[in-house]
Amino acid sequence: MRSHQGKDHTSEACLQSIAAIRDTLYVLSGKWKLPIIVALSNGPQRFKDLQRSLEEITPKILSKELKELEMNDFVTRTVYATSPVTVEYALTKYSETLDSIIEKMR
Amino acid sequence: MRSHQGKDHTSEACLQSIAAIRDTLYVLSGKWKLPIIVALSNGPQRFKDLQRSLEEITPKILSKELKELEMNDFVTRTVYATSPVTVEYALTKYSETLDSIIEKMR
DNA sequence: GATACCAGTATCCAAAAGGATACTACACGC
DNA sequence: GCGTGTAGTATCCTTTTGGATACTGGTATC
Repeated sequence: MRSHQGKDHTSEACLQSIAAIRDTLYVLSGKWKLPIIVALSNGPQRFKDLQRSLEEITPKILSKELKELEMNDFVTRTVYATSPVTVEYALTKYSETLDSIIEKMR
Repeated sequence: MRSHQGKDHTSEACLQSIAAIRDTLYVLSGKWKLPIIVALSNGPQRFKDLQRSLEEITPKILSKELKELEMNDFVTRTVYATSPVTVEYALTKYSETLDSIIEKMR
């Protein structure tokens, strides 16, 4: 194979590209993923804090979205054994790869 | 966004950013929008050609997606008064703004 | 006149996404 | 033991999305 840049339109290369793009899209799509990422971009937050930042999100959905973001390595979940246990969610370093994409979209 | 931490977070600016991002996401999301754009990136195609390129897409869905892409100024629809009328779909110049985003995702 | 191609539309249906509401389980203060 | 706060889960429901199947109306071909 030749260079992977630009318009090397072998069908395998194309299919791979589409798969990669679809993966990225999958992570960003949905009503809440981006707002969550934005909310966390100001620093780590706990579950209840996020719920308050994103008014109107129900705990069930917040929970689901956070799990997915965690599985995709965009956020970390840390449990602290404080008085009432607190759980902190934070963006990972890997999530910074989204920044340039998000900036382009703006 | 993360680049201007702390100070620059007027809520209006943030909301605008999110709106812009959501619009972009809206255009790209869904199962077929990207494949259609990729298919058209090799040159204009007619309805039936697209249907064959994107095996398994039903005409109803292809029709709907094309309408949305047209409304968002990413494709043009041109009707030719040939023997059996042919309709050609092509990417617009504006759609090139997606290229850098798509490349980033890859 | 039957068949086939083109560009769709119409009707009905299944799966996925999103959400409202209520609940659990634990700890603290009073 | 009652109310408050934490981090969720469970159940049910609505909306959105995607799709299967069949059909229309036009032209051309056999």
